[in-house]
Amino acid sequence: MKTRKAAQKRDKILAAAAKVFKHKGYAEATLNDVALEAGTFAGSLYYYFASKEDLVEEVLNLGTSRVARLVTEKVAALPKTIGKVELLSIALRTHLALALERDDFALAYWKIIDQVPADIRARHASVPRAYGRFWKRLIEQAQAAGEVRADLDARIVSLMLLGSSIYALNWFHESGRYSVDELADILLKMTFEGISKAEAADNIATLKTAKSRVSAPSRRRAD
Amino acid sequence: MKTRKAAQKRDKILAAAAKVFKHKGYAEATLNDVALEAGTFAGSLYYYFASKEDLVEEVLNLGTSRVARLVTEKVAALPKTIGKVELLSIALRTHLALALERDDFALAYWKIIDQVPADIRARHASVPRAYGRFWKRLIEQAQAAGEVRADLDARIVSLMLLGSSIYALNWFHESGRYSVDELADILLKMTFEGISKAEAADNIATLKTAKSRVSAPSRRRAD
DNA sequence: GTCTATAGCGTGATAGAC
DNA sequence: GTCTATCACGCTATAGAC
Repeated sequence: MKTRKAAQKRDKILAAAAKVFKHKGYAEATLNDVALEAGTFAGSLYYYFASKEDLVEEVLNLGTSRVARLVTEKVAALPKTIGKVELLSIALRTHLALALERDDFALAYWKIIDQVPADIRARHASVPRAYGRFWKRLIEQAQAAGEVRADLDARIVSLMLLGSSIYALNWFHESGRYSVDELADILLKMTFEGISKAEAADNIATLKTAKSRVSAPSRRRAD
Repeated sequence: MKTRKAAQKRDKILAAAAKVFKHKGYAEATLNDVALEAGTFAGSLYYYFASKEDLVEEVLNLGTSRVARLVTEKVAALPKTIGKVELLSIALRTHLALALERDDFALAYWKIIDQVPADIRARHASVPRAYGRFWKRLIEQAQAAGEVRADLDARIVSLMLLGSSIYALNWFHESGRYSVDELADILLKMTFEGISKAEAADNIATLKTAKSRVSAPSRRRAD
């Protein structure tokens, strides 16, 4: 009895914390805010969590592990015979869909991960790191299969891809023009095919010229 | 006399604030931290700034206006005859170089922009918005010139590109394998040419199949 | 113009009633 | 197990010495 109901309330507090952290950030969110959102009182939280730091740590864990787990499982469940490019596409689409579905825990994660005390962040780093390696491996395997060009560093490519998705959290809500799925279409086309017009592909030779034109950035501060 | 020296100290305080905000965030950074870094005392700051909010607002402005101004100027100074793709390349390379040069003000901006009170963020939004429009216009012009494919939404493309660059702030320091310029090379190749191996380009047809395989994301929370 | 003392407030956390 | 009262602390901001 006791454990069952207590666990429910614990979950309720965690959900409330995610919601509050999501739009106030870590420092600005008070335990009173969380308690009100959860329908209880600040002092009562201490029966379920030892400290604010413990609470936020659990929110962080829920925020990352879910996306990482679901994407990983999805990929693992695909038939072995599937093409590597198709596999990458599915993974990217799944990731984007999960990242943008506006889950309080995932959103809270991106809002506060850079705000929590350094030791918490360090202790929590393993999940995102493993997820990053998972993406790097997907790219490497596609390269090994000869389906993705091998002259680009797999780690950089994976980080650029994830970066685009993550930043989308900041602007996606502004525009009702595209669904998550349409957004994924654009990102996939852009990623695999590039943005150059095919006929103008020889223009790419000019990239080298472009490079030489950039001088070292001025160190002068804005005045 | 008075104004000259006072202005110098003001600048010193701003630089100190950028440095402190950069690695403590907004709420966690105290005026005492800033004062110590600037070689003065917390109370003294109030001779130069009316409040902590005023101080952070000026740091934010310095953080964005510099990158936006330098990239915009660089592009404006290019010969009119230059190809649109080359122009885009130069802009992207300049942006990346500035964003990653680890200027305290720019880094502080990305660290704290999501932490400051909403009214400050709203008041400060004009510079980033104008910069976003600038990028969208670059893409649109390249599309109009027939150098970039026109079937991708210019706004989305520009946001994806900026997203990759911004996220690079989070991981670029970890790896000494590439210089900023080499990173820009990879991003440019990826962006313009795509990551598919040319010979495997017909695999792109499978993207449609990939799409249909993704079921709606489960709403179940991690347990 | 710059520093010191301190007011005033809100926070995380605790102790103990019930 | 849950709520209430309260402590101790650190913060922004101010007032006034010099």
